[in-house]
Amino acid sequence: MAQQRGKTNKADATRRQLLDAALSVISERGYADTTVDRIVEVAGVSKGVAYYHFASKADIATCILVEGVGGIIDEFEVVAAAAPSATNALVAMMESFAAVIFRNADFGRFLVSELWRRGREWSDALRVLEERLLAVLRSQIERGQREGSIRAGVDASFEAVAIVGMVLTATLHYIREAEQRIEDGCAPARAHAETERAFLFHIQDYVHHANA
Amino acid sequence: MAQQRGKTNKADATRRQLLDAALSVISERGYADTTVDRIVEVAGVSKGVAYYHFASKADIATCILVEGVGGIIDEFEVVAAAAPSATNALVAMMESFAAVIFRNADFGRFLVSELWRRGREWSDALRVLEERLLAVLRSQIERGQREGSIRAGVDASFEAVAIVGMVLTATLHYIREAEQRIEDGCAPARAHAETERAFLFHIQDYVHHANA
Amino acid sequence: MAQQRGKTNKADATRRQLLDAALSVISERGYADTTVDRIVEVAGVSKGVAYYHFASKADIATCILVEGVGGIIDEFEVVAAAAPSATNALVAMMESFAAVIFRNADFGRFLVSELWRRGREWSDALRVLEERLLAVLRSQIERGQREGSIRAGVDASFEAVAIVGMVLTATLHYIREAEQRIEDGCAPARAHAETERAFLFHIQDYVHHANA
Amino acid sequence: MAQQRGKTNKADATRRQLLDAALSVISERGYADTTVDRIVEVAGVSKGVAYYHFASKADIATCILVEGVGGIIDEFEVVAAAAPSATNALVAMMESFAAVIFRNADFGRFLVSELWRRGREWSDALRVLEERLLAVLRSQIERGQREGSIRAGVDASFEAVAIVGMVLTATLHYIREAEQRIEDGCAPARAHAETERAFLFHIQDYVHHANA
DNA sequence: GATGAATGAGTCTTCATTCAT
DNA sequence: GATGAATGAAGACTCATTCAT
Repeated sequence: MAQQRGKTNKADATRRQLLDAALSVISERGYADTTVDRIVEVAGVSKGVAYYHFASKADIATCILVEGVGGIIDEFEVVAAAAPSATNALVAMMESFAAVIFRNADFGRFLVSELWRRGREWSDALRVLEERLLAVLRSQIERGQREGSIRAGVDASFEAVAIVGMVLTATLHYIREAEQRIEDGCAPARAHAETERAFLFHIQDYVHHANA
Repeated sequence: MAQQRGKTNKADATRRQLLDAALSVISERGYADTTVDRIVEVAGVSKGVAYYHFASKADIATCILVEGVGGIIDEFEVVAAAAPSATNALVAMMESFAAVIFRNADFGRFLVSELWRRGREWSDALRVLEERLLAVLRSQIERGQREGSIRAGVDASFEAVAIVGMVLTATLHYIREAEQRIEDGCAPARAHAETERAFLFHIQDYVHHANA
Repeated sequence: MAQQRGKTNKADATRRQLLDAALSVISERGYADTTVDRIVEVAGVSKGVAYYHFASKADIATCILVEGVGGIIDEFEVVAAAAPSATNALVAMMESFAAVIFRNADFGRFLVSELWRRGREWSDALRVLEERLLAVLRSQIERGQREGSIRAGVDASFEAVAIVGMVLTATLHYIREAEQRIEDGCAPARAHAETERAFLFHIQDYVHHANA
Repeated sequence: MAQQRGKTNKADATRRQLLDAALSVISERGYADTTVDRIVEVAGVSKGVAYYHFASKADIATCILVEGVGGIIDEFEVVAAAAPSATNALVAMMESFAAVIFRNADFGRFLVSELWRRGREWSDALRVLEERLLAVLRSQIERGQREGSIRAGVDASFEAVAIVGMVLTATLHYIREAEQRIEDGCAPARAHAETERAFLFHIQDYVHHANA
């Protein structure tokens, strides 16, 4: 994966532009249907720079995935370290996870579509990140069991995966419904925010009862 | 989508061969990286027949998805109609869903990667099927609330999506782990069946508590 | 290297057209400056067929080289087997070699430019062929030494290489001079044939004395 | 072609570094597959300086060829002027020619691959140099005929070309064999020097007899 | 003098689809 | 019904060259 070298701000800015453009284009039609031509068009740069900053189209996608999931993990770890209780930590992590997806549905869709794909250049990198993300969740669930807020019968390993699956799937579902409503003119654009609040309430309630 | 014509058994067999070959190839490298050349090679037929049985490459994929999800829905409806209680129905549906994925991980991976993609030829068809699948789940959850086995606080709409997300994600995760263990030689091939049993116990326990 | 399958005459004809077009284009500007676009344009076929019949641009070049040098070797072997004496065989081989180059200067130029290049896809194949060609020459020189027509002091290995180098270099030189004269209008087009005769006389005289 | 400006030693050193790097890279993969990026990387300078010292990539190659062949011609002329007899001169020139190639096989390979190529930027320059080189050889052969050491039947024009072809081809062949032996561990690195001595003996013997 | 980011035309290659046999 | 040769549009990637800093 292309490394960012702190050389110039200009170069970094170009790199960022390409990454942003790529994510938006990829989420629009998927990685395979995304052309480098389109990415550089959206980024407003020439095709050559794309290959000056990244080794390949796959390298761009890998950077997006790694930086994106890496950011989520970083926040998970910060949240976990700061939370007064495991329950608190889990709630905060789910909120933070959902917030990232809500704010960047493009990234969420890309992530889901790639999470189980095999044979991609980034498959290995992604699996490592996934494991790290699950590990943070697992450790908080186990902490909750030690603290007594989560019943012993829960399988930490299972719940970690289940939470990721629920949040990802349900968030994308809710986003699609909200987008549909806005598109149909049945709801104002702020419906998005309301959907997010309602969704967060549901999932926290669900996990709370499952753990009790 | 190409209709199956009951004409000959030969034709049906060829059609089935193509569909199976396509699914296996698609799950290996994704729809976009799958070539018609490769499909017919795996199916052991000439390229001409593929276009005799299907209108296009997308048509093949659509058939796989529609027939696959359609089968799941059909079973859901049968199970729901036969179940003595909502709780019973939900458990049976989750079991049946997971069983399909366990038995055909290729299909599961393809489904997940396409579920949220927009702009595909089959996107609309898939969304309709998804809605039908969710509707069956929702109706059983609501029945459970009427029967008193599911607490009123549960949002049926949310739980339906959450269950689909959990089952899909967790099943694929467990399958990958089992595959990894078998690959590494750390476990015998029957580890698959044991994994499935353990997984089913976890998810039923989890949903049971979340609903109680 | 793409294998020719005797399936259809049509397909074989297309393959041959591509090979001929490729040789003519390659000899015009060299392999690297030859585009597949230009080859198919000259061949009068679509770009797709080129890749249906050959694996790559390099594959086309390899076929030209292998078939071309292979043809020379075949003729060498026939000539060597039929010649009443080693001297006779050597003369006939030099004539046959020079004739191929005179008749197809394009091929000669391509061969010389690739003979010493390393790291090409066809480098290994070419080296094997070169060794076979040298072996035929060597065996006739050694036969001449046994027959007493070639002095013992001659190093067969060296002379084989020397003959190839002389014939190749001198032939191309003479061709260029003849082309130049025709281009300048200083000589009629038949100058080519006269040049070939004069050249053959010189080289045979030279080798004859060197061996005596 | 870029002129060397006696300005600074620094500039000259950079120029030389670029030329050496270019020759080594070109001989490795050919002119067309050589990138300016790779040249400056090997030379250890930035891309800007390359274009400060040379007008273009072709300019670099032209300089290598012109300076290389020019050096050979210069030495030929010095040798020819100093030699007591034509035979002496020819021997010395062949030795000097072979020595250059032995010491710089990269240059030899580049020269051979470009000698017959048409349409290159340096094609004309190269042809002029070739003609000058052949002229020196021819004049010594004719001198030998006047001195009586070379039989009248020899065609000076032909022998000049033949010698160039033989030396170039045979030298490169011997170098490759020596490199192969060293690579295979079948011979020590000094095998190179021995090969050169044996080769020189063979070619001088061959030409001597051809001329007698 | 020196740097390296940026350009964009040009190449090879792929592949869904068609159709003559 | 079946085959496989042919099509051509489209896409990833390269690289000589320029130029602002």
